[in-house]
Amino acid sequence: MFQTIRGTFDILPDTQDSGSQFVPGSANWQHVEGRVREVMSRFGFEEIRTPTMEPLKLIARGVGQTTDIVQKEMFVVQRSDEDYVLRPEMTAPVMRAYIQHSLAQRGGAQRFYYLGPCFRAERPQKGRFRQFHQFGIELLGADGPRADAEAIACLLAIYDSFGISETRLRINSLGDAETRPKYCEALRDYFEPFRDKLSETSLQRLEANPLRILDTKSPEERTLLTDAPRISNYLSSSSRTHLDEVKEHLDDLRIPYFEDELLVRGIDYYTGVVFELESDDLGSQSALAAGGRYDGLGEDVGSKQPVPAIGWAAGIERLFLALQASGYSFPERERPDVYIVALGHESQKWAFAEAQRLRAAALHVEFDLLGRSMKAQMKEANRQRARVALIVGETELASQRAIIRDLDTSEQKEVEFGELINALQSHSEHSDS
RNA sequence: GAGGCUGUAGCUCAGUUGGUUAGAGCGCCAGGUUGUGGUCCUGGAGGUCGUGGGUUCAAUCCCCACCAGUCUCCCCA
Repeated sequence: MFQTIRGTFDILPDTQDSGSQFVPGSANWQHVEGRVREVMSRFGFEEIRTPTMEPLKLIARGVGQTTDIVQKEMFVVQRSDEDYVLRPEMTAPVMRAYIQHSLAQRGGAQRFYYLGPCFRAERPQKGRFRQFHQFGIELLGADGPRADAEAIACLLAIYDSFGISETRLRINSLGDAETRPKYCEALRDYFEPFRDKLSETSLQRLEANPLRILDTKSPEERTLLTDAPRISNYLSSSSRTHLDEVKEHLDDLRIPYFEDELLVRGIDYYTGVVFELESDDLGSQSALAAGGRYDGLGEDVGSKQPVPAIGWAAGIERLFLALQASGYSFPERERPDVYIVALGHESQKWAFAEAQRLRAAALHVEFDLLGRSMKAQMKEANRQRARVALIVGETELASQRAIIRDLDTSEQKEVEFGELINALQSHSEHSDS
């Protein structure tokens, strides 16, 4: 039997909650995606859709040659002309599109949002799949701290709209081109005497990107970190001011945050302000969303002009886990307005034609395709949670009057064929309230 | 990439201290007389007991490998 490949899953009409695996049903995905889009639109972000595959080179250059993503966690498609990659994230692709289509020419700062699948070639874990789904925003062309605060405000507004308030916003600044080399040098100087205490990965990072050492979780290394140089002592005055102003804006918006000087990111393109939104009830996968400023990315991937940029990305699977933890109740499945129960061949023909008429009048109509017994049809109507059963047999055909049975109250009445649309529409509106 | 746990019907699980036809609940299908669902009763379908090897007279049960899921480490988009 064929099955979904490792780390991927089918989204079925019904939620799969088998204890070992939890995959929300398609209606829940639509609900979540719809809400997310709605909030992002309210902030003025417009959707941008890019291909699922991109040139390997774009990702390598954008995300960074030394990152884990590029070094070992991508799905690569080899073709004779060029290597492609299933996109591991969407920031570099969006930047590519921005440059390719000269979107700066639309004028002013550009606000984009995206939502769709991304891929990682890692071993799957809870809330971490090989095909996963992300949404996020990219705010391009605005370099001021207000843009940073605006991006963060949008992020929190989304989680607020789902009633998820048990979150922690951590924020830091990685500084600018002036700051970075100095601080990296200071870190190297600091760690050099402790070489023998560092793990293999940390030693590699010491060469490639010492900032990443701050990310370590090893308790031994963490104790070293307490005396490590702080980035706040190395920030250029403009970086310092920028961060302070972002914080000031967050204060104005009453958005709580924690300044965390150990917060760094695994992607090379970040510069300046970075942040992460995490939740306590997500187990080992605590991050809901992460982002920051990446003012250098545009030029890294070929822009002739600098592109000031701020953005974040969030995982939909993680959002679902948070919703589950918070006991979020999803809207119930839409009820059919009418289930037509037809008895006999002539009635079936009538029902089939009538269903199309009722649907054209915007009613949600279902009926039996299997020629089953009346009892089976009634059961089906009940299972679908139809509001009413519209019953038609020989008698009704003869009298041109159908039976409308309310499946909630069990009351039923006869209605002339010509009046059905009116009767059913008013019934449907009535039950909605 | 490393380690732990798990894998029996569509779902949740029981079971065989290795031995002829593997069970339950829910779900599904059909009945409970002539055209009425949600409750109830009866019956039925559905499993090569994750896959492949091995040990054995005999394996779903023991051993190994693989696959998948899950948790932890690693890491994080």
